[in-house]
Amino acid sequence: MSQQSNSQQPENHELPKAYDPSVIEERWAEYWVKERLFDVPTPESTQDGTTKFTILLPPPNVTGRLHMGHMLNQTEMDILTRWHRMRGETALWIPGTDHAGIATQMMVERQLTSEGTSRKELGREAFVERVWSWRKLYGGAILDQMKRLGASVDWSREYFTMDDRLSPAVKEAFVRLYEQGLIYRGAYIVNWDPSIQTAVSDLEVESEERIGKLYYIRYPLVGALGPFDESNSIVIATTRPETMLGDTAVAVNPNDDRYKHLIGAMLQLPLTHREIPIIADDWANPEFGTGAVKVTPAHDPNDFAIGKRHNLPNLTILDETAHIDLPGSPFHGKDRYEARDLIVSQLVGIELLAQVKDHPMTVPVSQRTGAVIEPRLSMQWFLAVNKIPASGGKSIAQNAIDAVEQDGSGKAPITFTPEMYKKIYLEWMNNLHDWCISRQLWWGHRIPAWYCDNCKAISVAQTQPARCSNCSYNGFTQETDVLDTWFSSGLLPFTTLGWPGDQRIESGEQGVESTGSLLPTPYSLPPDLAAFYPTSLLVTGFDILFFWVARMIMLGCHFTLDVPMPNGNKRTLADAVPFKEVYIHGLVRDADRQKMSKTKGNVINPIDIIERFGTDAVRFTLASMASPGTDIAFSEARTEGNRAFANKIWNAARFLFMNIDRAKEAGITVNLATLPAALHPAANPVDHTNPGGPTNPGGPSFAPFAKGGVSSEARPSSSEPPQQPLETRWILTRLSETSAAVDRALTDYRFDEAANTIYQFFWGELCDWYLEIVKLRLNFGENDDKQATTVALTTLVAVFEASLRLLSPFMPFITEEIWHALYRNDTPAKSIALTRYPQSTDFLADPIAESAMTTMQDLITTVRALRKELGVPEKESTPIHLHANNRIVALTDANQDMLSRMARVSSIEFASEPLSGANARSTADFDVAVLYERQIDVPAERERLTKDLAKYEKGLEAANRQLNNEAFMAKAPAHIVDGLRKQHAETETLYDKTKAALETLGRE
RNA sequence: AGGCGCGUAGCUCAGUUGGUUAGAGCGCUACCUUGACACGGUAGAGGUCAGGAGUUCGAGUCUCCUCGUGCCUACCA
Repeated sequence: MSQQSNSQQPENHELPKAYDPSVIEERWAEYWVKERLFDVPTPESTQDGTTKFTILLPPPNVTGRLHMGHMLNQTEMDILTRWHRMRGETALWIPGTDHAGIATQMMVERQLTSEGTSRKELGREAFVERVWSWRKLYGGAILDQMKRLGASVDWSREYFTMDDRLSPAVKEAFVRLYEQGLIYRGAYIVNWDPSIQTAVSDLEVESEERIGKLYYIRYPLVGALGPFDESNSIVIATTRPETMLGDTAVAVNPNDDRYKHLIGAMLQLPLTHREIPIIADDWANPEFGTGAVKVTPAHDPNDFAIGKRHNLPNLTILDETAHIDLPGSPFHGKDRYEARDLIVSQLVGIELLAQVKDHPMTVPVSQRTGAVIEPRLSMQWFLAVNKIPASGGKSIAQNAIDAVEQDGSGKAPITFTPEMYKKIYLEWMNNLHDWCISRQLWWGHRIPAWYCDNCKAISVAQTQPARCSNCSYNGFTQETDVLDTWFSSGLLPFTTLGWPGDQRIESGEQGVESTGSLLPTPYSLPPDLAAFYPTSLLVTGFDILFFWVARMIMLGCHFTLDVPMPNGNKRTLADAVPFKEVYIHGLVRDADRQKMSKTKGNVINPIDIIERFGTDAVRFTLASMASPGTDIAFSEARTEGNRAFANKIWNAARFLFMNIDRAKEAGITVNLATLPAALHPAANPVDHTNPGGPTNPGGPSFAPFAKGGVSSEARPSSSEPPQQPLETRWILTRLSETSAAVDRALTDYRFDEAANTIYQFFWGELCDWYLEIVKLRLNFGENDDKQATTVALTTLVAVFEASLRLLSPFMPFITEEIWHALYRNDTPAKSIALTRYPQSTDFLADPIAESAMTTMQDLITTVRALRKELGVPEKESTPIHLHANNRIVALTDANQDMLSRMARVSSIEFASEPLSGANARSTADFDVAVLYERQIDVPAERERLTKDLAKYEKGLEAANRQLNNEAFMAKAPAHIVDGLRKQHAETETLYDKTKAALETLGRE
């Protein structure tokens, strides 16, 4: 296979001395997009044998700019997608943007205002045209930012919620729901945003705590003359006096003795010429205010309900912009607050304002515009989520509830992580109200309903009908309302995959009623839907759990339950759910745990942070702090630390390349094709093209990794592979264990554990130990053993290369850069992202080597500490004495070179007697003394030993307490008791040794 | 008014069904410019796990209470 020209790669191994993300990241971001590396073709067959990992990007608003929340969300999705892809799965990540009705319309309207014109001046058609051209110019900004993050999405499948593919699907969904009797139109009280003049759903309303006023207003009985008191008037309490103009009754509780005698009487509504009745209704709470409540059915949802119960007229007194709409009245045309002041002052004038009190209250506010919501009676379209379809099937809501409850097998079709969100979801689902889906906007999916110009009958269909089914007239006017943006986003998991397909039913087609299905027969399943639905996972924030996640579950279950499975079988709920798992992440807050907000001025722009620290460092920071269920306090200090980590990786690579180059000069070349064998010399050649690895030889291949296979000269000639040095056997074991731990962590969405595990491995083990020790084996002199150097260098490169692959989902840029530099122009794949993810079985694990290495590390660390205490100059080597068992003596003897290099030991003398004294230290395994003349700081040493002694004493006491406790011995499991015994013995040894050391110190 | 979280080192956070002497990063102290790396190395200091009671052989982990703190849901005029 011919590789890309890679003109951007340097010809040699020279990496710049300092790591500078800005020069590498944009280059690779472009490369990934340009080479279409993450595009997934629609499989020829759903039986292509690969596991599918499908994930839908929560579409950012087309008006949006990338914020830290997006970055966290996308980093997590990218890590998972890259991980699944490298494990050999078909990983499909679908990107797109949302048309965002209100936000986009507002933005363009603001533009028009600044140009001195307006939406209404332009007219609907021209305005919509204008929004489209805005979108064409700026709508891609957020996706461009996403490219900068390295998101490995399939750009060939990019969607827009109003594009030509999705719009017909949205209409189709609406038509079907209408035909199923689940969408209805009616006049109800809705949340009205007077600023942008549309209805919004309950979810789009936030409540704000405010100190308002409670006005007590006296309504006189009809015919009564002042002065007024309890006998000839009634006092009501209200926070909104202006709405009294729309009152059509006053309600009292039927059991309220104060007012029983007044029920049925008529009141003269002040400031108007209207008379209204006093009615009895349970809703009136005798405890609140005066116990009498004014009833304004057209401007309050509770009052609307009362009005219905008592057949009261609905009197609308406010227009769409919340101005009084009562032609002829002195208040006509006044803004609601202006009217309130005016009405209050007039009531004072006629002495009907009894009292005004401060009153803490919650005010409903529009989430988008911040305007105070006006409950308003208006004609709207609703989705009846709780309604049981006539066919006898389940309601939309019930399907959505079943989808997350456990089925017979004990596993729910959809699982939530963290689990807690399932409860929150269910609580909401169980208290669902009908969803107001119409918006009085111009930007959005226009509702596919037509009103006959003759008889006003409604037709709902994809396209305008030819004739009215009621009166056969051929003139229609289309509904002017558009759909709630969330209606179309709620369909995305299947509309992006091709639902409903080419074939569509005609309204009223035969067979519909009989099967309960709205699909035509035969139905040709769209190939993407067959291959990728249901998707695997949804990653999102809590804030859109109800807005989006719940709606997708409802609509996904509803619309795909009658879509046959690829094999023709009937689909069950488990296959109708839009995704199998939901992972909810936290909020990204600032370093002080404050919510980021424009008003606080603490918003962190991801692009700024990326420019300062590099995408890889920011990604790694977010991942390493992303513990499920908790918010992230974004820390610059930590990002700095992770940039340092990237720099560390960079320099480790430079070390590697320096040695490869030196080796080349000495006539040694590393055969890169033999790397897999270096990682697992005992096994058959590891085929990197096989994601299943040695344990799964039947697995599919997906990347040309080991092009040449393992060359014969790399294989050990004898049947026994030569014993590798201790540090090699150890690092391979650690690599194996690290790979297993990372896989485990990612399976559980423990991004923090995965990131920290890799960090610890790469820095704390690979760099701090392996790289330092391996320097001993890299000898390029005339008389040095070239074969040994070749093996060591090949192993080093193999371990490092595997580590890069392990790290690459987290830090895709730097790993890509170094990986390409390593192979120069001959990479085995177009990207490290297309290679195999390291699996624990890829590496020869050797537990004996691991524990031996731990002993060596203990010894080295102890000697280093002693040297420091004794004041040995860094560069000076010193002899040591060692007292230990035979195993450790043999181990130390065999690894003298390691000891010499890592702890500057000039020679070792093995002592048969225990060692103590100021220049000695003990662990449970050994005593070691450093021979050095200089006197140590006796008081400091005594203090340290005394502290240690106290610690051991405490440990012994605790252990003894348990070991002498019969109940513990009887009930505790064996491994706990054994562990405690062992620990007790070790502590006892340490205690004795420390005590001896203290005594020796006392004599000196 | 209901519901859900959180409180662990100076700071930001891990701590998986209760199990041996509670971890990380940053910061701090001391020494080291050693041929990958000062965005570095080495060795250290630092915690009565908010407080109290209980269950248990055993509690940071489970239960209850108190204090502090954050969020969500709700039609109280």
